[in-house]
Amino acid sequence: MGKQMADKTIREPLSRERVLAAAVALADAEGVKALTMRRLATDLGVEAMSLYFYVPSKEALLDGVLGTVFAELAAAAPEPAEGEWRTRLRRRFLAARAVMLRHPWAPGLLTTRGTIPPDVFAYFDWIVGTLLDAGFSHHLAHRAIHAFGSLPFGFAQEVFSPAAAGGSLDPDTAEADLAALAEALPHITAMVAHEMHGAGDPTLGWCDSQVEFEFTLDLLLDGLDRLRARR
Amino acid sequence: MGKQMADKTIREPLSRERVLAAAVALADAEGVKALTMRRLATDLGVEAMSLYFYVPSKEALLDGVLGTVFAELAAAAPEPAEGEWRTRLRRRFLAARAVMLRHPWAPGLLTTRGTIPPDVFAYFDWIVGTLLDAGFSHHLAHRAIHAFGSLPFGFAQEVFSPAAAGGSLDPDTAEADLAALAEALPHITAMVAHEMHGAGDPTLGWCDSQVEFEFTLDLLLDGLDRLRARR
DNA sequence: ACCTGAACACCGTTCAAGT
DNA sequence: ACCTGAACACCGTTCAAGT
Repeated sequence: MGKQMADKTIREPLSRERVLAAAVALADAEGVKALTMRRLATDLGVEAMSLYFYVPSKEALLDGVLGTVFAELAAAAPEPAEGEWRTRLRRRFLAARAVMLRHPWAPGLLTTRGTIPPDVFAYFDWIVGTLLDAGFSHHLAHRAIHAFGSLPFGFAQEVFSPAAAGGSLDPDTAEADLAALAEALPHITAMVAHEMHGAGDPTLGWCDSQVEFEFTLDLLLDGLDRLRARR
Repeated sequence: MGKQMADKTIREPLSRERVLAAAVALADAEGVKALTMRRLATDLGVEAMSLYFYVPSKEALLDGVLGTVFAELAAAAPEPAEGEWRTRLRRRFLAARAVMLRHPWAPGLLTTRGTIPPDVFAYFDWIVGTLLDAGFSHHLAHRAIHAFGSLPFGFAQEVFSPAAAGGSLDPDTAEADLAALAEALPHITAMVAHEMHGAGDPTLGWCDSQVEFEFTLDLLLDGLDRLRARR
């Protein structure tokens, strides 16, 4: 996929933007682990050391990559500025989620690197402003920011994804494995059984992360709204 | 700190447990980035290749490291099995937080690696069981698990930590910088100003993450309790 | 069974050199 | 100004060899 980029028929001049865009594309296609200076260079039809002309180091490259993702996030939210505060926040968080789904590696990279892209501050300032407009005290707005966690970025750090859970079930021993699983984890097994309405394989597809994202978001918004009204 | 470990005066035989314990200690002391096969080996007073006798690969080493952290988490929660469901969950989540504070690198490692330590499943089964006992439907228990996010592990993925925010303020230009900041981020600046009761430097210490962790946790527990009662 | 030494492929990065 | 080649220090890992 990135191979055609090495095509030198035209070879327009490199630029920081092109480097970062290629880096994002590479991470999207093959994961952030494949994003290496040498590999990125060959994708761009250039030698590895040329990249250092546009990026001081790999760490800076990663920061730049995160920066472009959040620029994308800012661009994806045209901000109608109309409607209730809850729907405004909701709309924007869901827009962020759409962006993150295109860059599944971004959350992990964000938590790994300590740095925060500059656009994020403006984003949070908008969130705080929206809360204050809605009658939140500064104190409650502060609490709300923390409570939101990573929801403003469109991802809930759910560690218990079904993909990571029962990913490797040997078809031969699956039945015995499931029986052992039911014994070791009775409550989870019962819960999964209840939640699987309709036919579907047991390991995948019983979680609709979109629905659950919105549930969590609404749960928090409801709770905050209740605290806001109570004073 | 790990240097003394290279002392070969006694040199009791290596073992998988010792290797993993040394790896955790190294990550605690110098971060997960310093945890390299070669460095870990010298800490243990041994050659790098010897580690492969106890661990098949570095990826497996990292998984093992996560495993020991979560074993620690399981051991830290003696589970009195008494009290209301909310206090039981609260107690356990806060115990998890105490463990994670000792291993600040663990959350990032957990999200980076796709794998989930086996102990985690039993842990979540206990959570689900506690919810079901309290009268939660299977459906709501499922939603709750997702809503909790990474709170059961004792960390909220708060991206907006003040440390990462204003970490590098040049003392010479701090005043001008703060003025520019106030213009660019008016709402956040106002919020910080309101939240800083008492004297303290502007960049640090205005967030008490313990308090905010508990606030978020209670907010979720309250919301879930309300949904539970409503049927 | 447990540990080592040399070697391989792959990193990020420096530096002098090309155009 | 932009790009390259060779080189350095550092990875994870293999493999034959030591005890």
